[in-house]
Amino acid sequence: MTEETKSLRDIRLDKLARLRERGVDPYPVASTRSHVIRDVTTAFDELEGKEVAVVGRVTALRPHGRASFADVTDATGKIQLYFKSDLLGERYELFDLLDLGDFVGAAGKVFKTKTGEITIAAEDFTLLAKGLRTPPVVKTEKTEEGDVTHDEFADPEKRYRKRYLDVMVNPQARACVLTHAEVLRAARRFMAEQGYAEIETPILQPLYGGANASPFTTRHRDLEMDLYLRIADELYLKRLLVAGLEKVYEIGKDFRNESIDRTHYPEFTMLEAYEAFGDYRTMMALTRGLIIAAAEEIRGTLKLTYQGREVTLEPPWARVSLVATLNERLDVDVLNEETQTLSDLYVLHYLKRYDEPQRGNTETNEKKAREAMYGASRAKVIDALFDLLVACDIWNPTFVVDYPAELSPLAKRQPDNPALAERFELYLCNMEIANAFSEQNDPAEQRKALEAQAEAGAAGDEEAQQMDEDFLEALEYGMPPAGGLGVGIDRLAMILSDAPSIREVIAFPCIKTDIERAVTKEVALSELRRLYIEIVGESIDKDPNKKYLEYKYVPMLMGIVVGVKRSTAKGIVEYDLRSGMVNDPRFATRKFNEYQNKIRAYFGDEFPKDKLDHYFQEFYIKGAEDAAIKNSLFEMHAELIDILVCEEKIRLIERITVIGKPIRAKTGPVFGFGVKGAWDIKVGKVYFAVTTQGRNETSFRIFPDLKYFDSTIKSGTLSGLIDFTKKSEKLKIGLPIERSELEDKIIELSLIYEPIPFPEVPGPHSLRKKIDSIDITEDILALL
RNA sequence: GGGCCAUUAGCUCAAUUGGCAGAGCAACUGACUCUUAAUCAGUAGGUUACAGGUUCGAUUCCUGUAUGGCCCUCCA
Repeated sequence: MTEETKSLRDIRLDKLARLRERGVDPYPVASTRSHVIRDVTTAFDELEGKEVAVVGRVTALRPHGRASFADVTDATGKIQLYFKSDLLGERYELFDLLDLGDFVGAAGKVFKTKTGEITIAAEDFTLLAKGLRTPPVVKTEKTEEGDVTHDEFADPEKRYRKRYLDVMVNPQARACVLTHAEVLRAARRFMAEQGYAEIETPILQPLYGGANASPFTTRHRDLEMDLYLRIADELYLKRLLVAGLEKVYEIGKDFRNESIDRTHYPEFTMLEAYEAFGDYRTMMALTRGLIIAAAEEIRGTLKLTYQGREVTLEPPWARVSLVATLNERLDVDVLNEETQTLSDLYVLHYLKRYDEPQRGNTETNEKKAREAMYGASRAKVIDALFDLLVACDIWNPTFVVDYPAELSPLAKRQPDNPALAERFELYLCNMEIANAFSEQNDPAEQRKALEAQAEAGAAGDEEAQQMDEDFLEALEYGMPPAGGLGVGIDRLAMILSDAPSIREVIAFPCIKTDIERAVTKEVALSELRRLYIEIVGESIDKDPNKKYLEYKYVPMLMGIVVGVKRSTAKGIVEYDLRSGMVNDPRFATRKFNEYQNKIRAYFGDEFPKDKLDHYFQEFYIKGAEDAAIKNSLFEMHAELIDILVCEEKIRLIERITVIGKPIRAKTGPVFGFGVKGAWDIKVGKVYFAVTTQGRNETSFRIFPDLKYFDSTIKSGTLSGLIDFTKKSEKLKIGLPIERSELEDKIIELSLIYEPIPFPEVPGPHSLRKKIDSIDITEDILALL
């Protein structure tokens, strides 16, 4: 929190206290409202001169001595209040204690001002909720050319981070969130009218299926099993068709562990519907009916504008054949052409489309395009070609049919062309909105298709579908022929609210949290020793009103732990070298000689003596100057050794970052630090140990994904291991600490990086058990 | 995974070839009984995201990091 917001908030806290002194309850339980604001403005002719009571938030204040104006806004609209000392008497003084953002209730007669503004002359007004923070001030100027907005709350990061402010002050943001709700309502109403039953199927699933995507995984503690967050509802809804239900649907969140962009979000809302005795043509009619019903209900028209471009939903909707369109565009027979030729065509057209350097079309991207295509199956290349050449230019609603069967393992094949699936995707405004099949109900065919997926998975396709024996068994009891449909609700909401990004229609889009936003410092290769941060305490610096948290590094290194410093906020210093305590400088000097020998033993005589001397001089002298703080010659020695060993041993590591300064937290008194390595490590492992002592608990987390290490310890050491055998990872460790707790905290963090391959890739569960049994001390000693 | 851009007061934005970090709104004090981006006078508000480098001197130039945005890739 900055000083600025503090003082603004303090001013408001003062006002709060003054209100209480006057006997005003700033947070009363009840409020009186006779009209919502829109009803007052629309029915002005009837209400003029009559008394009304409205409630809302103060969105503008215009004081004029002993008569003042305020704008009050509720969910329906905005109205002006007129406060006049003649009418209010003593209560007029309370106007001075009002701030932007407060909720108030006001009662009085409706009238029009000289300038024609519909206004309520307050004869009574009540504070309903005092705001302690100033909302962003956005003003709208009425001009001849229309309204001009000033000081718009527009920074995308701030908008997403504080979405409640965004929705508070930006009408467009509010509209997007509400449109999403209206789409849900319209969809439910429409599906109910069609006779569909809304079912809730599991979100936590032992196997994921129904789409090709990477899942999120989680763990059920008591069952001791890994579970997946669903990527689709499909396989469970189809089981209900087996059960004899005929029209089922579900609206729910699906989760796909993939990147975020304008049209993709890892947690998104999907409507899936299955109708027994239907097929994908049935689903076409259903899709069109659903979307038209939603548009008519929400927008009242089928002629829309999306991102400045007109789009019409009026039937008939176009239908294009994927294969035929490509054949025509490319002048080949895609289903029989050599895959290599198709790949070449892809790269050719890719370069054609993205030939401007501004669009990030670098040589590497070209290479990647080539590599991706040259390894891919014909079906995938066909699909990529279609996306590149056709799909991304479709604007008005268009059903795309004739998908390669290979891309649709859960769909039936076309009877007269088994290479193609009974499937469509609906494209609208360059987006894929819906996907539907005639569902595969032949257990043998389904098994074959899933086996092919399993093979692809085994060959490294991370998005291949899993073999679901239970689903196949269910199919063997007989599933009626059926049509199935999936509709992206968020994307539909985008189009209906003219939102440029899917995140606009999601109420609270994900954004990195504060603890991970800790101020960071990069440590150069030569500074790798500094991997341990000590909180020294608060200091007063120049300005007595400002406090800074002081911290300093304790010598550590990657590869070998030289010494671990233990220190409290009071400044007690001692060293534990795993070989005894050191607190005597003379002893430290002796220790240094020992380490010197050790270095020579380690590196042989190749290690240049002048380099050693240089480091020694530099750090000795620096250390002497800085002695009052560092208070230990030995520390210099430790740093020296760190450098010597690090530079030689840690060549594999490109760089490492230490996170260590107090967060400039705007949300609360949190201190965080962590260590983050941006290492290009393909194999290897990192040991870590965190020790805390103190009265209060310390919650402790390792980022990004190592949930097994997310725990709370009161006192003691938690150690573990992170392996980098699967892929290069970033390591972050965060310790959120309340500022008030700093005084009694002792925290140590040790890290050792060992760049050797892991013998096996243990599953998450076995990894956890392994970690429990690790004795980190032995590993440290082994390295020494 | 890659490219480009951005980050300065609570909000929106300035700052000349590298030379004292500024304005409007919001806040505070004062004036004002029909204003509406109210107005007028004054006051206060900054580790220029973070770290390092170059320089007599860095918001400005260089390097790195963080966060965010757009695009490519991926997400069939």
